[in-house]
Amino acid sequence: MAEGVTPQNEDYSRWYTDVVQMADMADYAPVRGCMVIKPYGYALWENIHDALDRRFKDTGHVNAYFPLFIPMSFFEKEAEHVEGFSPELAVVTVGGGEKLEEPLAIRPTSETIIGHMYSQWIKSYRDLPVLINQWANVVRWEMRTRLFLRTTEFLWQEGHTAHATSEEAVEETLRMLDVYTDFAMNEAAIPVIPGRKSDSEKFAGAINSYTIEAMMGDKRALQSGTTHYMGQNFAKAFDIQYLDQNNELQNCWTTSWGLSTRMIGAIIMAHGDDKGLVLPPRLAPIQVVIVPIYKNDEERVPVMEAADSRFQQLKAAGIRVKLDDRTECTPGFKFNDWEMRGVPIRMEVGPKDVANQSVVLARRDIPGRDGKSFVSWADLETQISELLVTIQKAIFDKALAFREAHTYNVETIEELTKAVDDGFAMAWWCGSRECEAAIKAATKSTNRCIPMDQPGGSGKCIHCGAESTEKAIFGKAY
RNA sequence: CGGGGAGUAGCGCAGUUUGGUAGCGCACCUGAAUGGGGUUCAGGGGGUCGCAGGUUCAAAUCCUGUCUCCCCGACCA
Repeated sequence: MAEGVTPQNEDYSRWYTDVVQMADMADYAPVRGCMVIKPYGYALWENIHDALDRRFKDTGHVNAYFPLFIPMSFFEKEAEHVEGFSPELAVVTVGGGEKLEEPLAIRPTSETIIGHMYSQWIKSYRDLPVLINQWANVVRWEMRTRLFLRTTEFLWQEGHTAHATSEEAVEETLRMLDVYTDFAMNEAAIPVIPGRKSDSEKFAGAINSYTIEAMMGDKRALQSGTTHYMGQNFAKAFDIQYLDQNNELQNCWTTSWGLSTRMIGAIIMAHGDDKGLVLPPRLAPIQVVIVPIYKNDEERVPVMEAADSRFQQLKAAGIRVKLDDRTECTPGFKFNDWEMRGVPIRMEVGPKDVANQSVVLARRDIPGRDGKSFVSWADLETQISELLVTIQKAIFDKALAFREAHTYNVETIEELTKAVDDGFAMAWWCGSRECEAAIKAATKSTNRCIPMDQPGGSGKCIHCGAESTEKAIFGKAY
């Protein structure tokens, strides 16, 4: 733990697990596939939570909470849903020492129980739309787990809405896709591709699923958030019905959408480097860390005084700042320590700086001298605020340039096979399951999505050659 | 779930082949010196070897079972 992480180009997977642990984000729990989210990782999640929650409320949603336990029979009401989720359910069969009459599933997602409640709450067109979100933990018994990316239990938010018309529900589904896109781009600084999932990749029980797909540092794809248009599938299965203006009974149209702690994995892999995390300023638990530098007590007093004043100055300006006053570590140690934790700006305050009434600022995203600047105390909060914005944009641009450099327009299966070894492949696709499956079998890559942003025109399906109007993105995914 | 690897101090490991009662580095504690890129020296604390059972005078070491983690595949947010 004393030295650095495994370099990315040596073993990306190990780099990832090293960073997660050494940056103090999470630790392994004594239960298979479960993790402990440590305070630093949780602080990042809280910022993700706040940034999303704000957006949900701005778009008219409210929060509520539904139970962890769901009667097993609920899963059997929607055919595709039960098929999709049964294999990964954790089920409680004993309570209080007694075998339960009906086993209880621990929620893998809450469409069923929320659908059940909606059927009781919704009576009239005047009750619609219902726009509820919940922040919760869910459990999916996955085969293989990875910290943040796929854990047995994870935290997320799941929005569940019910509408009077198909149009409204579709609109809601796309609106939330926009919300996720906006969040990913502007808060997490991850250039995501919003798109529609193919039939075989969509959510169990949905008519259409949408995703924001991101490219990680190893050029693999990560589905970072999803929204689903359920049509009337769940409304019919759970009797979510209302009386319209003509006193006629109608089924609702429902949606659901979720974004999980996986987003933390996305942030780590989209921006991180061999020195550790690189956090986007808008989400970083600590935006500026102050490292005081002194040789002896004589220097220590004025340096600490100046450092503390800077701390107060930034804090008053609403900047998330930390003063690293540990006496047992050398400055060099602290530099590496905070770089590992991805703090966007390091402020060095030493005797020379005190004499000049200035500080040294070092950017996490630009190593070495190039990322350093000298800033006077006077307008420090302004300079830092601007620098945080600059860094936010810089890491976004860097991630975008990386993705673009590793995205290929391909016209043959051979080209596609080659492309997915080095990123994303964009290809005309006829939309058939057969072609999708064939491509998957031939290239070991999957259809990530059909981007919302289409080039227009038409071309020949990369597999069957049929005239196609949409391009799809293929890649190797997490 | 299939294939491979591994569980010994907080972390990383040696010791296991040839059973004899546990060691190294880092971290931690104390002191001194140091301090603008992972300081140095000295002293010190901490484990009974993933867990359960078995063989034996004796088990980290041999046997059986079990749990967990990592890597690669099939499935998934």
